[in-house]
Amino acid sequence: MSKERYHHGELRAALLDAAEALVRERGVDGWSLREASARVGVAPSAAYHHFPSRDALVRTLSERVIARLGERLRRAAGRAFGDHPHRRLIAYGRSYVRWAMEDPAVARLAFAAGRSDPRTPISPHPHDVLVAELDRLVDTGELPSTARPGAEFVVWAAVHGLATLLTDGLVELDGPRATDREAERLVDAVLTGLVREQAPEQPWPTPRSAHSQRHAGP
Amino acid sequence: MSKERYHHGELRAALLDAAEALVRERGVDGWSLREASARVGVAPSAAYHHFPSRDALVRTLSERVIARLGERLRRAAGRAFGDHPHRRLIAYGRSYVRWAMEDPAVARLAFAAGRSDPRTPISPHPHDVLVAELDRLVDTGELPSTARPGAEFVVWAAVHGLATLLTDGLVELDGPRATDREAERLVDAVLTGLVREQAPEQPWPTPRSAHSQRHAGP
DNA sequence: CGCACGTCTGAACGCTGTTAAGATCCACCG
DNA sequence: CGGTGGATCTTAACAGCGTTCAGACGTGCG
Repeated sequence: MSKERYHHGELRAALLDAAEALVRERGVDGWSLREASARVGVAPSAAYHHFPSRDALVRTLSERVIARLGERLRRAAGRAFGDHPHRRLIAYGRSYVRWAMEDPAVARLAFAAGRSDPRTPISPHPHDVLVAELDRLVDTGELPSTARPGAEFVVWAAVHGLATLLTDGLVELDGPRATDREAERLVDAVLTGLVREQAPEQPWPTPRSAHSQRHAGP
Repeated sequence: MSKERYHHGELRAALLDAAEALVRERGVDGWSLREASARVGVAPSAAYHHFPSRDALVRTLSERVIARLGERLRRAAGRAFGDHPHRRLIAYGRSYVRWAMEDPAVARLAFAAGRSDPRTPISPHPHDVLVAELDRLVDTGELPSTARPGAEFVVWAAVHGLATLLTDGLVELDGPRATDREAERLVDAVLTGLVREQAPEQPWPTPRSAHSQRHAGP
């Protein structure tokens, strides 16, 4: 029993756990450092021997959560039916959005906490997992290599955007079934769009000066 | 001169202005209600005659900002070259992302503040503007009506996601030029994908049981 | 065995959001 | 025109917050 000892021994990890539980229960900012300390059975000031500030604790927690998401996404892609690159990417997107919905407060924390020191790399970062998946698509020739540069921004934006809209309550879907469907549709649409990006046949009836990026206003 | 008067007269609006300025200067949470009050030249408790709590003030501010965004998006779509529905939607997306980048802290506030009373409708809400634009696309036959239901989630997710990644510092693009380009590419990809959604010719070499949504794992 | 260092405590600081009671000004009614 | 009610703002106070600092406590190394 590690309780009741003067030296806690694993206070750092315990504080992170308590903070995560509090975020889950009361939202990103609905708790105090004193509260987390009390839950662990320790004086408020004890935390400062492990984190320079409350914000630092939150950032560390955020990194932990993001890394967990990265692992989850990698596993989800790996389990995709038929191990087909396209399917793998769909699974990535579905899993990303599901993760956000299963624990909205923690998901909000993960990315809203303002990146900490970028020299402490997060591994595996969801972004890197996505990059690997897109590279697979190029390898099999399903994604033209001309459309590859920056494609991760497009896909990540789409998936992350849906997750954000859902966790922030701006959009409501009924149940994980509908959530899955929408996520899959989204990834599918984005992918299709990327593949057809510079297709010769233009899907849109455009005015004459089609290729000039001209537009009104500053 | 409205200063120095005991009755401020427009304290409510002045507080909102001060709060917005503070958000711009120091971030979503880098300021206090007392600070905003002081800036307006008023005692801290005075704010409570106009807002039930600090959170309520922030939510009200958020609504004001979202409505301004809605107007901006509508104007941007209206200014689109040739008034073509496809171009209009591109302009919508570009303007949305630009708005976020021009004032990242305020943009974060807008959507991160947790919706207030939904009975106080925001007009024009960016979502509604988007819906109108998509309906235009259906009207001209550019978007099949079968792909229309829920399409606003897909497009909104994509655009909002890019804006979020940028304002949260998860992705960095160099300059508004690159931002515009990425935003346009994103909307273009999503639209193309939506249009081709149920195209008979499958872009992906899929295993036989293509249409069954079966996938491994819970 | 002793001692130094990492770990935690206790008390205190200034600041926060919020509340209660009282001062002040304005608009309206007689 | 005089007075009064109610909205508006002030002053004072509260508990709780993040953070700091001096000191008590254990542990492990010499």
